[in-house]
Amino acid sequence: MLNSILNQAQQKAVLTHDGPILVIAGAGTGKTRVLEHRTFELIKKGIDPKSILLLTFTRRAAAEMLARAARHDRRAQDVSGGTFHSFALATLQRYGKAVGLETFTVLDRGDSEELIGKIISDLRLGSKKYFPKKHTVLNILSKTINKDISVEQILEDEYPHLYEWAQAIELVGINAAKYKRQRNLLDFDDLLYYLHSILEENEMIRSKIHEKYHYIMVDEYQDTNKIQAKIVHQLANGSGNILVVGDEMQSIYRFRGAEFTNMIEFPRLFIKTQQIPLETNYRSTKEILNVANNVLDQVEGEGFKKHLTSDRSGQKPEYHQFKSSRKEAEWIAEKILSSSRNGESLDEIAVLFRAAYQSAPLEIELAARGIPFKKFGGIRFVETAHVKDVLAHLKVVVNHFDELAWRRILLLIDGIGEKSVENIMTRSDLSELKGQTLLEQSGYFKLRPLFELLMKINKEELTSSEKLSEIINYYKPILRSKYDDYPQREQDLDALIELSQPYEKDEDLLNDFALDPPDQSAMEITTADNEYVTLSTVHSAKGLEWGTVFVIQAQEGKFPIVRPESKQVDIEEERRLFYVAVTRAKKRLFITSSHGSMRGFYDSWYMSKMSRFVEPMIESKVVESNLLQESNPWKSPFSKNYSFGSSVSDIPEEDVDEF
DNA sequence: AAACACCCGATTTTT
DNA sequence: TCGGGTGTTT
Ligand SMILES: Nc1ncnc2c1ncn2[C@@H]1O[C@H](COP(=O)(O)OP(=O)(O)OP(=O)(O)O)[C@@H](O)[C@H]1O
Repeated sequence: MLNSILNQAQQKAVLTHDGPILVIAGAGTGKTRVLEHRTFELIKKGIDPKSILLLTFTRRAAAEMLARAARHDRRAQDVSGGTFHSFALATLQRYGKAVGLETFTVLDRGDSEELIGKIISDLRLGSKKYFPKKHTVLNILSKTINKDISVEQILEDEYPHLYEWAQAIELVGINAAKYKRQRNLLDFDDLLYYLHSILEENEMIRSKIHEKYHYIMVDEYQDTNKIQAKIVHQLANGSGNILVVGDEMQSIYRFRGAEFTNMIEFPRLFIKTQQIPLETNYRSTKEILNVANNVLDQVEGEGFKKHLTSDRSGQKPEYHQFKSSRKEAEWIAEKILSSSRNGESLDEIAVLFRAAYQSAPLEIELAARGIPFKKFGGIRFVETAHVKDVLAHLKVVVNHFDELAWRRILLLIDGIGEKSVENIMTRSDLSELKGQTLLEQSGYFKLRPLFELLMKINKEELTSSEKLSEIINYYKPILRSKYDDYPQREQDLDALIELSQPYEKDEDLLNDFALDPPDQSAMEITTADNEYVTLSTVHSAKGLEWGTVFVIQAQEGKFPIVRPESKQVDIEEERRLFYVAVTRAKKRLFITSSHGSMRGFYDSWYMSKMSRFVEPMIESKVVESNLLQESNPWKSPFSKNYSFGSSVSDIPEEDVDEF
């Protein structure tokens, strides 16, 4: 029976259950199917589903995989699955007491950045010219944890121009760690860090976990980082039954500390590793794989050269250039419309781009034609300011010591700024929400409504959504004075109440929102039942597939993103990203770019060129190309009246790109 | 001194 | 659309 759905290599991976296994799976070679059936086989054999641990890159991926396996056998629903971070959270909630972690709140990226910003200004580093921005500092400190190396080392490798700040940045890190520990706050990196140290230091907990999980599977292993690899090692040291799957060529999270060399390290870490390569692509046509293989050939150095093969054939991928992103968007919208009229399901169509903001023109064109779409990637609903404001009130009730949340809600009140917040923080007892001592002092009467709210919602018997309703009532006037576009935002808040319905405990709601933010905005939630076109960043499209794929904005500088500090390794990652993008397509692939004039002189020059990833495809004729007449930027229709003194208004308006 | 209002500029990717 | 920086108001 397996014969008809799995090839030899896949069957070997599915049927080998003991010992360490490394599955090297090229794009579209059926690794998802392997994980699905291996889970099923294990359960069929009588293995307790709870003793199977499936670690994936997103929670969505885990849920999907288990849902598929559950179609063969319902028990698959009970398999332990999730991301490294959600697994860490669950484990720490269960065993954290032993290491002094009682209840805690998880900080999302925004919260962590805010904290770093606060510490930078406390240390008066903000006033120094050239001190890096808070998000850069956070990135550096985060890599310290994820790659398990020193600040100095990171600076030397990736930010040589910031080397002089090594000690200051280290100090920020130390202070941030102290701050978080005192207030029971954990960020994403802390989750991994604490999990790792518990496994390392606490023998009792380690053996309990070893007893619990006998079969471990890790998906997307090429995008794990050092600390995750160590955790895998620790976990697998129990039963020794560990299977990891990955594809070096699809490693796209280096910026977050991922190291695809983990794939190479794995057989060294686990001596008796069986390696199983999957090489037949079942997803795409030959013509699409020619494009993918062209990208493979572009890779610098040796090692990644193995071509993908398939025996299905179809239409040749196309590359089209446009004079503006608006024209590009119009063309795609029309193309989607006609495909749909020809009977293609919108669910089988995706538009992929490098950065979330690049889909804006297309969103307008799709909306104008009434084509339903859903966008993945970019700023999420729960990361918008107004939703974070509301959630901060709930956080304060859950964890009275969450000073970051206190800060946020206090700053919303008229007449309260940084200094007042500092005063309030030092002068009041946070453990009681009454604010007694404060309210008696003159000047703080403005705080009365806030404390009344907090008292009101600090009750066990209220559900999370009831609490949120109260908060939103209090917050609405603030929202209206703060934002002109408040009607839309009020809708979002109603959606928030909907999203909170399933939760029993406030903590679970808050942690889930941090770890797995719902990624649809309110409007899209209401239309979610029907077919829709997917708009997604390439990162968020990882592991997925569609009949028709458009890869847009393929201009040099945009895809790949090239910045003055970009190194060869960065470009190589961009190239892998492009590879991931084109390998999502099953039948039809369109690559597009727009070459409108940009406002900046420098940009304009860059923008006029096509992506360095596309050029070789034209040369080797693996794409059908439709180029603008004059490809030399200096002679293009827009630059003939372009001189140092000319203004943008010289250019016909419809061809001006505003992005 | 602290809070606020306004303008400018730039814009990766995410657990 | 957002955040940061600067100049103005309380
Ligand atoms: N043995 C097989 N025979 C026929 N089709 C298969 C086989 N294995 C997998 N497929 C199909 O091939 C496609 C790609 O499979 P899958 O999504 O598992 O690939 P993948 O390895 O996860 O790809 P990627 O790494 O690019 O995300 C799917 O549509 C799947 O149904």
